[in-house]
Amino acid sequence: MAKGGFVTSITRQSEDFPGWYNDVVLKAELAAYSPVRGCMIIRAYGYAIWESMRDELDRHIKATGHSNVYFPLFVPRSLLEKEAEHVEGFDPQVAWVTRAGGKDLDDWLAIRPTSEAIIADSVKDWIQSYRDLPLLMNLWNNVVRWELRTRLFLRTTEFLWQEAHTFHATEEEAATEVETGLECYRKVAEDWLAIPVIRGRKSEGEKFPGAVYTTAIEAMMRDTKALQAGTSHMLGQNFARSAGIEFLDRDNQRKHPYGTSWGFSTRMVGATIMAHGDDAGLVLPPNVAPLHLVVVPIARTEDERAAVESVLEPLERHLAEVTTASGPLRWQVDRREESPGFKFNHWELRGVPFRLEIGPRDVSAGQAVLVRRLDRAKETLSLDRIASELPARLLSCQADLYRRAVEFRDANSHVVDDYETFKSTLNDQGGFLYAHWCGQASCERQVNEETGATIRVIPFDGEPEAGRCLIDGRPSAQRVVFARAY
RNA sequence: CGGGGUGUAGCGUAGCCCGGUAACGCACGUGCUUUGGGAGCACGAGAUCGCGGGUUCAAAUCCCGCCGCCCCGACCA
Repeated sequence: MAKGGFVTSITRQSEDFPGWYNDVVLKAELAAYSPVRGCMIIRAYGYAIWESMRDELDRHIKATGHSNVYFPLFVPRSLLEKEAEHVEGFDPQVAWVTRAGGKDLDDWLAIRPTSEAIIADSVKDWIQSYRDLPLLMNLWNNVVRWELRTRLFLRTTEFLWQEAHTFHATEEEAATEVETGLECYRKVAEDWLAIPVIRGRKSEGEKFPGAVYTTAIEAMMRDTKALQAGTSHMLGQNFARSAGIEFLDRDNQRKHPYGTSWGFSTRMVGATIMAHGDDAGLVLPPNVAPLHLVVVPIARTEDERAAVESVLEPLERHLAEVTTASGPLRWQVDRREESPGFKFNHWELRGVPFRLEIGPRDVSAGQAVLVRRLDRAKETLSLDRIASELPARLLSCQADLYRRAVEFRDANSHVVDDYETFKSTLNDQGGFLYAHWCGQASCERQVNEETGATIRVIPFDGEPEAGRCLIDGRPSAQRVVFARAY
C-alpha cells in the first residue's frame, strides 16, 4: 500500500499546519526555493493560479475605470524620504542599489517597496486643474521588502502584486475610491477564490505608513488564523503635500489632491491554499483551477485499452466544446504509464476539482465515474451526458466550497466580553474573537503582547453595540475582530 | 543581530565517535509482468561528501578558519 511515495511524506494538516503548507506548495509544484534568500521561484502550476486571479482582478480594475501604467523599479532616495511617516515605516525593509556602472552612487536607488513616492513625484506635472482629476492608475509589478522571516507565497522578499494609485479633487471622492478598490478585492476573494472575507478598517497601529487610514479584507485559514488578503488606503493629502502636487479647483483655489492606493499580491495564492486545502493536498475552486477535470483511463489488457480509447475519442471532442463560468473547460486525459491509484493521488494533491474514471466496466455500461475533489463524492454519469453536465457541476462545486468556508469561519468565530474568556478561548480554540475595544493603542498593544492576537479589522458591517473595552473597561460602540494572524 | 541545529546523488538519510577512497530509500533510465486508491522483478545511470587550509602513507571521518541553510525572538502584502 502506502509505502515510500508521498502519502507518508505530506504532513497532516492537523499535526503541523505550516509543515503541511510547505509540503503542498513544494510537492504540488506551485513553487520552489531559489538561490536567493527569501525569494521564491513560482512554477508553472502556481503561476497559472496567480494568472487566473490576476486576470480576474484586472477585469474588475478596468471595469471601475482604471488604466494600467508602469513606473520604474528604482526609487531615488530623495523621493522615498519625502513623506516622513512613509520613510520611517519602510526604512528597515528597503533594499538599496549603492553601486552601478562600476562606481559608487552618490544618490542611492531604492528597489521599490511600493510606488507611492515615485508616483507622487511624477504626477505633479500631470495634475494642473480639477479637470485632470480623478487620475486612476494601476500597476502590475514586482516589489522588494527585506523581510527577516519569509514563507512561500505568504511573505517573500520579492513578490508580485498590483498597486493602484489614484488622485481626487475631494476627500469624499477619495473615500469612495478606497471602497471601490476594496470591493474589487472582495469580489475576487469571494466569487473567484471562494474565500469569504470581512471588510473593515485597520487600527492606527496596523495601518499603512503614510496613510490617513487603511481598510482591508480579512480571511480565515483552515488553522483558524487570520490572513490579510488585500488592503486599500486613504492617503489623504499626505503624499500630495510632500511631493508638492497642486491643482486649481473650480473655485480658483490651489489645492492638494486626495490620494488612495491599494494592493493585492501573490500572497493570495497562499490564502487559496490555506483556505481550502486538506490532508490530500490542494483543493482548488473551479474558477482558479488550472485544470477543471482530469480523465483517468483504466485498462488492463490491450483489448480493454482499445475499448476505453474508443469511448475517449468522442468524449474528448465533446469536452473541447464545453464552456464554463471561467472560460473554456480546462481538461486533460492522463495517459501516463502509472497506476490509476497513483494518478488519483497525483491530481488530488494538485487540487483538480473533478476527475473522471473510465474503465472496462464503465465502457460496457456506457458510463463513467465522476469524482469531486472537495468531498470525493462519486457520481455515475452516462458518457453522452458528461460534457453537458460539467458546467453545472463546476458551479455547484464553487458554491459548495464557498459555503464550506463560510461555515468553517462561523464555527470558529466567538463573541467574548471579558479578557479572561478572551485568553482561554484564543488558546483553546483560536479563530476570530469579536470583542469590545476602546480605541486606545495601549490596550491594543497589551492584548498583542500578552496573547499574540492583533486587531484584524474594525468591521464595516458590524452592528452598533454599546460595550466595555476588554482591557480598561472604557466605553466602546462596536465589536472589533481579534485573531492571531499570518 | 542573540540562542539552538544542520550541511554526503534531484529529495530524504546512514557512515564520522574508532581514518583505508561512499551506502540505503524515494525519484530517474531500459526491459518484462502490471493497472477501479500511491504496482513487482531485473539491469542501469547518477556524489570531486558546503568551501579553504592543516595533520597523515591515507581524510566524508581528526584539527583550524570561512560560508550557506533551517528553527526560535524584534518588522510585514
